[in-house]
Amino acid sequence: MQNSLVEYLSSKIDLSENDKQLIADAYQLVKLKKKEHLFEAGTRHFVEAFIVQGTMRVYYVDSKGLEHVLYFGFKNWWVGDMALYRPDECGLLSAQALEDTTVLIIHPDKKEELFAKIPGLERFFRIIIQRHLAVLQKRFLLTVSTNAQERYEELLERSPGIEQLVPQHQIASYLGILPESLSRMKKQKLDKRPS
Amino acid sequence: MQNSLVEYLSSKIDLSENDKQLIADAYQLVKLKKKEHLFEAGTRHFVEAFIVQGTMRVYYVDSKGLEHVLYFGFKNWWVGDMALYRPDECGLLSAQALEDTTVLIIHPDKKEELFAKIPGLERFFRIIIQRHLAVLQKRFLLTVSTNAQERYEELLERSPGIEQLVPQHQIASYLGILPESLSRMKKQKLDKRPS
DNA sequence: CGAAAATTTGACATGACTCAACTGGAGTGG
DNA sequence: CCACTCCAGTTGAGTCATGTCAAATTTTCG
Repeated sequence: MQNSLVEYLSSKIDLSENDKQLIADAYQLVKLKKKEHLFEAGTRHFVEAFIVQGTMRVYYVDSKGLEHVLYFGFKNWWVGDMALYRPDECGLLSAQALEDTTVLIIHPDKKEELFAKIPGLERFFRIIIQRHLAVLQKRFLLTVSTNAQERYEELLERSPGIEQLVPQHQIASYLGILPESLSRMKKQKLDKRPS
Repeated sequence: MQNSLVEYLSSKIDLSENDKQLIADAYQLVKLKKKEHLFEAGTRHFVEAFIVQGTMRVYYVDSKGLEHVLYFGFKNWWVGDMALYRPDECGLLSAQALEDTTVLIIHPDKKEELFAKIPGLERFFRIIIQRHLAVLQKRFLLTVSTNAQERYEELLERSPGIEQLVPQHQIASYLGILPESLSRMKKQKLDKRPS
């Protein structure tokens, strides 16, 4: 269903019927089983995927082998290693489906073709990059200025329902703490709330 | 001296003599005394400055009033709040000169004019944004995956001589620790190195 | 049902913070 | 050019958030 991407883009920029057809033809549907990877660190993956249905995590594996979730991707979000600028670069990030997930992807060359035909699109993707930068900057500043408890509360506020979509140890990884610590934090919170 | 900017840009993209003149005319020289601010959080500052001479710090003040250095700016670097996308947004960041510093700035409208006249320039600035994203992403991943000691060593390796340019408590702030902690770390390192 | 994975709980360790005192060097004004 | 002040940096003792390791329990899923 490339339709959901076309709908999403239509709500952001003006598209003629012809534009819509071009976009629908250029993108390719990929179905990922739970735990399957869309891309992995160390490989050339110039992938920018639109999530039609499902949930993903984008994460980094450090030199000690520990995983750190950089962000989650939900329905109608983009996932990718936005830090890559050339199609032949190897990235540091991996992306894995947290449930059966359907995404739309495009070949870099094809994307260039689309840009040439639909100028508004290039502008839009530039804004997406900048929004990623803004989000990452906020995330970084929050991380260095608050403790895990505060970050947890901020996350719940910003993404209500996330606990139904993402297992707890992945949330812990996103918060930068161990699953044990998150478990204890939640318990403390409950103890403080004698209804 | 807009020359240093023109030289810098010439080394990155093709510029005709006319282009160079346009750029030199569009940018404006600003001299900052030590401790003076180029922009401050909460104000509309769509500033992207090129450092001709000197050193700056870009930092965030959290809700408890503590400062956190996001990055330093040295000669021939760009400083700004790259997360801003509209000229009328208020930013979270502030930028201060760590010594007497000279920068070149441009009005957003004038920048648009330049982009219209020199298409290669727009492409270049897009790459700058993306490079900022890449740098920030690495910084974030390093921050969540290593301790202060490792981050300190990484910094010294990546920016040799930084200790001559930036006072120690600012380096501590960049590393996400208190000055006392950095002082102790350095002592430990010395104690371990009986020449 | 049974194995594997996720979560919880406990006891203990540790890196970094807090607060406070002290030292030394840089800048300022007389 | 000295005396004074101020700020950066150092050092110390005690605390706290989070990590570590290990075991028990619950949930998930084939």
